Amino acid sequence: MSDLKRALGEAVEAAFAAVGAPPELGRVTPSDRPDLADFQSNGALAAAKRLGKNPREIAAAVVEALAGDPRLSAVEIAGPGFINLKVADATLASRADEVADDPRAGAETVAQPRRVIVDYGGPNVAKPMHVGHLRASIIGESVKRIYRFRGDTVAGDAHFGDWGYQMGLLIGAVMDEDAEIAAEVEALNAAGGVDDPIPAAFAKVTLADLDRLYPLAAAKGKEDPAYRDRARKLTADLQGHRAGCYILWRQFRAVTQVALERDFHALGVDFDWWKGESDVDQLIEPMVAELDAKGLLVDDQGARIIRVAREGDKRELPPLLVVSSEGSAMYGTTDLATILDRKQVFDPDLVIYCVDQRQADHFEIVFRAAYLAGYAHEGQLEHIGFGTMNGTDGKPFKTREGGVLKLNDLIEMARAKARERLHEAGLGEDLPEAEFEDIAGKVAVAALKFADLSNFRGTSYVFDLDRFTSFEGRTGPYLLYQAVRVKSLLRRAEGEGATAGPVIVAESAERDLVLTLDAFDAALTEAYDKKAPNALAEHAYRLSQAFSKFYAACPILQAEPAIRASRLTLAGATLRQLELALDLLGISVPERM
RNA sequence: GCGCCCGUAGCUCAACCGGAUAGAGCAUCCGCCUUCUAAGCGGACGGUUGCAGGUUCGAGUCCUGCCGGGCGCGCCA
Repeated sequence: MSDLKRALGEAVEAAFAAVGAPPELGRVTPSDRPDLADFQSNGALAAAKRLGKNPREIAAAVVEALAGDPRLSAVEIAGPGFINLKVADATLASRADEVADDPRAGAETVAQPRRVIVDYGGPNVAKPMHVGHLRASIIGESVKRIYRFRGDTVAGDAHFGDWGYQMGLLIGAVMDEDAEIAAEVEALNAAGGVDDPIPAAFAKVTLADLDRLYPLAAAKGKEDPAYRDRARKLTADLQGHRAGCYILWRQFRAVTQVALERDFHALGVDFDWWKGESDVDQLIEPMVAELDAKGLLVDDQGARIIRVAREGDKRELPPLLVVSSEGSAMYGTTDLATILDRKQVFDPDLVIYCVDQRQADHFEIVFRAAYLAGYAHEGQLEHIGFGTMNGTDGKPFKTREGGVLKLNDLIEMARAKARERLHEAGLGEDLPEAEFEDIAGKVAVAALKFADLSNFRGTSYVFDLDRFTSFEGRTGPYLLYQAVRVKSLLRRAEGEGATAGPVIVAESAERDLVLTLDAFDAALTEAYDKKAPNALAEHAYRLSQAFSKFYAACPILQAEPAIRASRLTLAGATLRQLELALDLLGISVPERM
């Protein structure tokens, strides 16, 4: 089963080959001129250039070869040599039946499934997630779902930031604030085991405490060398598994994870792995020894580095700092160890890092080091960067007070706005409280996610909650509305005993809807190849719009039985594909609105 | 200073290895609810694709320079 674009492409490519032109030039694309055709091929122009012939002559020969194809109702040459293809209504109808019968709504799977890790989210222990984590989570989740849906074996890893200097800072800060905890840490350091239960004194530490203490401790560490040195020592104690520090750290990790899970859950984001920096701690020492044995480490300014600059680089890329002048591992060291760990436990064909674009150089350096070390081969590691989320002033998003907005607060703001919009529209008032809340939550998440995913990830975008939560135009709520409208229609049809049947394509709105349904696989493939969910977001919007036009132009339940059956099939296929596309974006649809 | 990304309608964004008349949404204006959810549909208005060159039959797309903006550039992550 193949979409029309591909099926026709094969026919046109064969026709190109028959006239002695390179077949790949016969590529077919949706028409730029829907008034003239459904699909087009521009290959005759390029072929003419290569063969030194007249493009219209080549086009004419191709058209001749395609003339008998029963799937086409018209094949014409236009302009300088465009080949315009119009698909026969019967062909569209059978393609629509095919999509309607397909649980995957017309989407293919990859020919050769791969093992893929998607590294995204990037939450840190002790630091609540803020708006900066929103894009990583939303985009990474969607990429993960898209890869999995296409047939790859995929693991999503939160890659917890749980093992660095900030942990030492916090351990010190918490001990300073609470003498009981300090005493307990000392006692456990002296005579405890890392797997001992968390003592009551530690259990009172909350995320709010950590959140309050961290910025203070970080600032103090910057200006006070003694404070910093102690934090570093505590970091070393933690990394050396001294029981008091380690158990206190377990408490930090536990309270953080509860909050993170709440935030992620509210966003419809879930991970297969909650691996963190601490998980590769044991690997670092042997890894450094191995890198040294391979002759990759160079002593430089008291640190140990790997030079990754290459011939032909446009500028000198800094080296990977493996061991600092103070003997500690840097974040690049951890990242390298993580690559090694993943190779050992999962052996991925591809690792996708969904992290802020600003980290591009860092990943380039780490990847090159990994290639040098033989932990991965060229192209196996890929950083997909994304732009920042800006305020309406065009600058990175801040709260009115100028601070960083917490992700949980952002989600709550979106929920509040969604409730307000629902009330404005007089919707859901007769629904039970719980269902109304569920709908408001789904509307809020759809608004946030669709706004984000409808932009290409590489560019920054302006966060404007009023615009995102609007129910008009190109928004998440609009898409939910369309899907819910189809659900309502299908419920009504069922109640009336109306059943679906073979598709008949007659009206132009029906043609357009079928052509849009057919384009799902192309959108999915593009999203997959480019790691760009916006291609899928675009498709979901187009499908909604095509359905809405169809809905307005073509009565369904009142139509005569054969037409009604056909239109119900189209509605059912639309719903399935739309829900599928939205699910791949991480957006779920309520039953009613 | 060096490097990367970006500059498209008043605003927010698209544009499929270079192709026909650069498309959507918002905003503004005009129509359409005794018919399946009008949170919808139809229509109008709106462009020297930052500027200047170049390659090409053909450039928003490729190359060069300039202007404007964002980001990054070893011991934080």
